[in-house]
Amino acid sequence: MLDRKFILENAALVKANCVNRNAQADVDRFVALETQRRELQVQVEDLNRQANDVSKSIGKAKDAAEREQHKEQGRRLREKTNQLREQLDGLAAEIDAIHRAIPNLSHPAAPIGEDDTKNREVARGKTAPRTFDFRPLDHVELMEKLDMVDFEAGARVAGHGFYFLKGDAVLLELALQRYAVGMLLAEGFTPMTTPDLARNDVLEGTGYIPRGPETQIYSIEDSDLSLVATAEIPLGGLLAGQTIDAAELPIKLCGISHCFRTEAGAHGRATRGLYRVHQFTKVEMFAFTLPEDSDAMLEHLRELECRLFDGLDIPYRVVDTATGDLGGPAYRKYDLEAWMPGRGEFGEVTSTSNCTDYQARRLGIRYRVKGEKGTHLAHTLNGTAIAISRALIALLENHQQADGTVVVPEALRAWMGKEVLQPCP
RNA sequence: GGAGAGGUGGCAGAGUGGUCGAAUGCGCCGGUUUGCUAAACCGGUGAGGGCUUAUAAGGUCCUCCAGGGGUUCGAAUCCCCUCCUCUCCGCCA
Repeated sequence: MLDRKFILENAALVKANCVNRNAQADVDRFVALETQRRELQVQVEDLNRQANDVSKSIGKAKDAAEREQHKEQGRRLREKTNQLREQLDGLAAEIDAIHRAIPNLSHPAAPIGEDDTKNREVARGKTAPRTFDFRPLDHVELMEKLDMVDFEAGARVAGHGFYFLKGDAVLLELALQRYAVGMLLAEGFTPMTTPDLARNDVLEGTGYIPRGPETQIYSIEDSDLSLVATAEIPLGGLLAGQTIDAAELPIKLCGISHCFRTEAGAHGRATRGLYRVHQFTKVEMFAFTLPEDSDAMLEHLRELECRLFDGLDIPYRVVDTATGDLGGPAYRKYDLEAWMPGRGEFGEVTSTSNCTDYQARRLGIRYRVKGEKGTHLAHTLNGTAIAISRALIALLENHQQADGTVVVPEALRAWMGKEVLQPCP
């Protein structure tokens, strides 16, 4: 979330940003209510002060009669305070509801536009899209021929959107993880496997909405836990409420987790096969930085994503996400979109965001500079290293051969133990 | 799942109704001493927010002792609920 004081002092800017972000948040009402809340706050504090003074005087009272008199005075003051406090709580609840709907500010260079059609292509990968001299299959056809997936069994066990990976697909999943973690390890990331469940306040702190009609999140009945949609959630929560020594920043983590998404309302649209599923495995990068370093860290994460996909010989483009497509917490976001011959178009395979202090404010992630007074909010960033399901699509579709085999990219061969995936006889 | 113990400042750890935002130690900052370093000694040192104000310094007030609720003029301290941690037992990959 944004700083409340900042919103008050920059209401016009915040409003304009909401328009650019395609976000519905009544900033005017926020300002009105927050102004009112501040006035009430001052009154409550003043009453508290008076009541505190009275309390202190009781210990020093010279006789019982005086004590009783002071007690009565104290009671009256507390009563008055409680009335005001009730008003204050009511206001605060409404303010909070608007507050969480206000998105992060936007990087000045981010393209302004209401949706993903306004995303700006900023780069291409090293590998150019192939021209096929045969009709390329899509990943579903390929995986069935290679006996790598069982969607029907997935549906039987858990419903539409679930699947079993089998055989070479499993080896690929493991190889992709090992490949990504290996590269990140060399870049100073600490690998972690993370909880696949998280408390709802951690979800909310990272900007996810655990309940409600449009939620993407599976929640666990009779608990305040949800299945995570990405390791970004537990990794952000990792330092919630902590104050870090500035010398320890940046902290670079890479988390391996399962990701669970309800994909509510997404049926029928680009949902074939593995593209949009309820569960997948992902290697995720996460960074905590000093505020002045987060822009550079975003470029670093993007560069790593490019290197990962260049290393798999997969063609892609990089887009600078338009303001209306950024989501709540991101200040700036780059997506890598891989060329998917089966779809005949680019499809998102990674996403990296600089969330500045938006998540840190809610999660309470601060840092302290040695020798200085006070603490400051850290910046948080996240980026996909490899989301297995979509990476599989791009990998299989781009590396398929006329004879139905798939060539394993050089970078994975050590982990795969083979150079070519053969169809079953 | 059962039984017990506990959650206090960057860390360790006192504190069972008022003078406690909180002893003491460590750490950290400043100083004295010192050829340099260390040690020793002296002093300082929690966070968030409001008001004042030049978004300074200073002053002042409020809040914060896991979280929420209650008792009380007054709660770190008493009561209730929740969460978490540890120990033992049971179960188990």
